[in-house]
Amino acid sequence: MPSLLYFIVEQRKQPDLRGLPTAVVQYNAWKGGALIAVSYEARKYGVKRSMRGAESKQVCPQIQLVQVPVARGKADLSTYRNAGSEVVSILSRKGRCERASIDEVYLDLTDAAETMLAEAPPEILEVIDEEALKSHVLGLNSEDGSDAKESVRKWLCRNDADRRDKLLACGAFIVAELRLQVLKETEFTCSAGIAHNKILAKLASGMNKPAQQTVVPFSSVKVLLDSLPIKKMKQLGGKLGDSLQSDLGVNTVGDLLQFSEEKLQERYGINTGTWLWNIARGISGDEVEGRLLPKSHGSGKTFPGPQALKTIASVQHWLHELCEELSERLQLDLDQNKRIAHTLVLHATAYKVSDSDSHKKFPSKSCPLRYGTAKIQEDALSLFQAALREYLGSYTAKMQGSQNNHWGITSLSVSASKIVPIPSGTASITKYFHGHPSCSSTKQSQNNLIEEATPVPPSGNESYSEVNVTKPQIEFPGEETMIKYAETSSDQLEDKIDLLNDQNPCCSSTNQACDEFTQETVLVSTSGNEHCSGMNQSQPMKNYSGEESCVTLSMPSFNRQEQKRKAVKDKRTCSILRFFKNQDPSCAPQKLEHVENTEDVKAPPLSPGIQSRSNNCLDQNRSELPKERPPEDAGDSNVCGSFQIEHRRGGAWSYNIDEIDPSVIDELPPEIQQEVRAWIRPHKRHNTVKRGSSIAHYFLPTKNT
DNA sequence: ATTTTGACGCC
DNA sequence: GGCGTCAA
Repeated sequence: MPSLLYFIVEQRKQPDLRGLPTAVVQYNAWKGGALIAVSYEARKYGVKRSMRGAESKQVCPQIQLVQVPVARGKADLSTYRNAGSEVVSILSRKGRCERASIDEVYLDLTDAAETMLAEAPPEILEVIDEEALKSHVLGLNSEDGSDAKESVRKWLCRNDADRRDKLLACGAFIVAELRLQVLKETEFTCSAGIAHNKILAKLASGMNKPAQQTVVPFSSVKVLLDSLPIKKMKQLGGKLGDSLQSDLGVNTVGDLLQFSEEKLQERYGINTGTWLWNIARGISGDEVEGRLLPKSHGSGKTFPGPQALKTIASVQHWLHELCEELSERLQLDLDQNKRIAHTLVLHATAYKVSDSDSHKKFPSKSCPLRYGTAKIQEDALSLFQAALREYLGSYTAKMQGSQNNHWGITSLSVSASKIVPIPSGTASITKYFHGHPSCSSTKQSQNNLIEEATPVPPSGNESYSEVNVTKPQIEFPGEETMIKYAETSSDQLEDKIDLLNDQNPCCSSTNQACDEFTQETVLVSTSGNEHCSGMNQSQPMKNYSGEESCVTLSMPSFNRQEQKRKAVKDKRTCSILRFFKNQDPSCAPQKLEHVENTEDVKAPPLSPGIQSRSNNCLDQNRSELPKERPPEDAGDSNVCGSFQIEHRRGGAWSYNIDEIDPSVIDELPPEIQQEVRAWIRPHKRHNTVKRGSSIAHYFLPTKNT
């Protein structure tokens, strides 16, 4: 909603706007356009994002309205996307980075924080970063008259602090530096949250805006959540949050603590139930993903009220525009990132002024994506026509070419998904293109190859079910050496590939002890300029505020040294062979050793029999928690079939995956380490077993509607 | 007539 | 694959 990114981009483009009440509007023909970003100055006048341009003029006559660029008759958000990319490229320098939206980023800074703690911990710093001192530290009680910065400095540099908090302090320094880098290189500001997992970091990032950062020490989590309105938590702002309030009387996150995991699962399903139970305790196993690029591209437009499209010709016209934009973006992605999209999806909404089933949803349709603007346009139109026929059902018969009184299209969108990197191993595709005499440009040659290699979907009225059977096949003639694309070697792509290959060692552990798997998460989100905040007198002159990037820095505090130490200590039992072949419980020293810590931490949604580390836990909640999962929860009832490791009691190869010492993984052959880590990472449970089944009844909590 | 994106879960 | 939810 409050995407100040749009605003700060316009402000950078037009520096005269600085300090003035400003809003970014989309279109302006109807009541002055829709506001999609409002500066803090304008907010003071009561200008809200839901207003129309004309309305904002009423409450704030001097407001500056800046228009979103228009291309092909529709809003063109590319400048904002690009601005987001600028920021991502900076924020991704210090750790795993997940682009969560156009203006939000999560970072896992665990490694960087651990390195800093080992090599240059805050307590030995001679000069303390001024920006870090401006951090807000939740729960830090600065008595009256005390200097806020001084108490922050003390907190950041405490050398008797919990290790987890020390990591957070390091995170705060790193994030402060990153935010300064962003400011310096882009002129954008951002705000950030620094905590042990994504959900807490996200929460914190919104607490002090704009252009500030907020740290959530481990010890302040419970206090923070206890009184936090439930709907403030990410994912609970909608219907689920409503249901918690009205059905369970849960108004704060703390209220959730009264409900057992089973009760929550009963009501909301096995995955959501467990997720809620964990969230109540500030626990989240959600990993920072390591993805700098979007997973899909889309282009859409609404046609509200009288603008509704009533002829196939007008639909075709707009599909052409939308597909042209989509195609352009796909080509850019291909050139810059060497990625190919495989599926084209068409969405529309429509009204039908007819009889009975006038409420039927306009179905969405998909088909294999063929590159080339004309092909995308053609396929999108075919998809639309297939969907329209289905929508109209038997009612169809009549006119499809000219005006009709039966239906109107109120929104259209086309999107491209299943985007995958071009195989880069042998880079034969590059060689092929550059070696091909007819190829005048990289772009053209890529295009050719893809077009030739992708099956042509039917263009007529036939069903698309057949189309979907055929998968595009792209062949890569030749093997051997790679020849670089002339100008297109993309840092981002290389980063991505690195990230894909990167294994976070912490992910691999099944160890769930709080002490060992605390995560530190930092959330940076761009925000406010000097005029808005009024809090930081020493703000730099040029600075544009937005909710630019929500940087979550998540840091499992289980450092490698610690892992190694344990590995050595447990040498006797941590050989993989001993572990797998021996049923003696002493094979699971980690579990025994840390039972105190583990008992109260429930895993995020998991496969049966698999427990994962949690990203943090709250000691203070221990007494409220069940002492042990009931045996049936131990998970030998395996609903999730894809797992090869199972808990089989009594078998010669019986073992419980929760008992695997994480350090064991390191002893495996390198080529299978990654696979094993994937097995033991947290997994969602499938909710697919039919309710009526007696098996399901036996193994799964019954859902009371 | 709060637009235009985008991610993800469920079946 | 298609639909629904949630969010920026």
